[in-house]
Amino acid sequence: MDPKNSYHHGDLKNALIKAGVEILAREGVGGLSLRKVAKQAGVSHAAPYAHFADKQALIAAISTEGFKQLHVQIEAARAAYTGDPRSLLVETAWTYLQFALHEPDRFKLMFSSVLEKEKDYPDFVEISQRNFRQLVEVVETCQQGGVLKAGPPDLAAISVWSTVHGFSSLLLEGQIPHTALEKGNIKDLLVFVLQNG
Amino acid sequence: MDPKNSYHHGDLKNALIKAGVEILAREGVGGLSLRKVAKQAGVSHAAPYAHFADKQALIAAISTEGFKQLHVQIEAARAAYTGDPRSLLVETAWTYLQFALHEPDRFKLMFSSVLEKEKDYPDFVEISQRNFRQLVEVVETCQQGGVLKAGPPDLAAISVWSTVHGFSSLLLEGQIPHTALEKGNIKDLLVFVLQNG
DNA sequence: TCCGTAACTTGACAGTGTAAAGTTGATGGG
DNA sequence: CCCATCAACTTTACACTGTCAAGTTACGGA
Repeated sequence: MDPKNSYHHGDLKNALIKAGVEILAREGVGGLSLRKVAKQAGVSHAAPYAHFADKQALIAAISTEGFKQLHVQIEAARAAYTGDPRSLLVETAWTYLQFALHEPDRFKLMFSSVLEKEKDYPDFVEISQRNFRQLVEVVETCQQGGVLKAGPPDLAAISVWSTVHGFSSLLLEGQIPHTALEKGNIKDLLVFVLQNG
Repeated sequence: MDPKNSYHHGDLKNALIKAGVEILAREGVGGLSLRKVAKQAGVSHAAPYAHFADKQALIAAISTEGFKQLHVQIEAARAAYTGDPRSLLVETAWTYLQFALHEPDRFKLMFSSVLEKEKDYPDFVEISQRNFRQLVEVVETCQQGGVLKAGPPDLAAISVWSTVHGFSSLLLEGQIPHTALEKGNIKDLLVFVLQNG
């Protein structure tokens, strides 16, 4: 029963994803190699090929995992701030930004990895779409609460997402000037960025 | 005088950057290797080390080049639309987005490459700051023209930049749902995203 | 003219992704 | 219960990568 003790690892696929996430946190995107992932999972360097077609596929799986977690965290924020659209918008954005700040290299991987994903990684696409739907719902709530102006919810969602994602990305890349960061804490800056436009 | 004919290449540094840009356009970020760059420039695989400390340094140079070109293009838009703040904002953003769409892999490289840049690549930092100052000036013009609400120009610039950069990034990563893209052309969508918030 | 030195080449090495072939061990049919 | 099958894993191999060290070339100044 215990997957750890069985020789045929039992759950190597998930173990590889987990190892990948850890290496990502420890050594960054540049340090993520298939062979290191395999070693950390305690298998030979070619073992991953039993579960992933290639490195891209593993990266897609790690990204997909990340999107799932992000979905859960945003869902929690949603539950906590239902009935308060103003806070809902801010806290959803803040959850997104915190995810980026907490696991910067995974965040980078999630948004700069796979090409031709549409074709090859249906899980990835499905989760992406689910997360976008979640955002659209948040935006609709905000529109009904008068926090966001009326209009096509999907376009409004793209607008909000662009702003929050752009801010997160620029922050991670160190492109936001320190002069701006010194003026207050990051969350305040996020709120400012969010309500401007 | 002709650098091409001299054995000591004469301008290898720039030739390497140019080769890098071409490979980037042809094969993407994943296809960019020091050895390919060297071969395309017609030198041996270790020749780049006479001009760049390592691959990161070459990437930094390619990015810096890109920021310079972006600066020039935005300056052109600025000159063309002075006195029309509404168009100035839109056309500046559109120039940025066009740059991303036209050279997607260089754009990705520019915003997801070097870490610890502050320390190591003063040129990169300087150009980044210059481009940010340029954006702040555009924003100030727009504020004076009543197109953007009053407030600290640097924070307003971060706000606008976040939105445009986020939209560009999400578009390149294929994260913008096709349903939204089918509703109109990309520039219209950009304008919508820009004036929402 | 010659010589120092920067620009380049050659050769080497460890690490990478990935394919092919061999090995192991869980599993279900007789 | 035994054995054949087959997926999960290992081993071996190869081309390619970044980078270093040692050698070679030829430009510019003394």
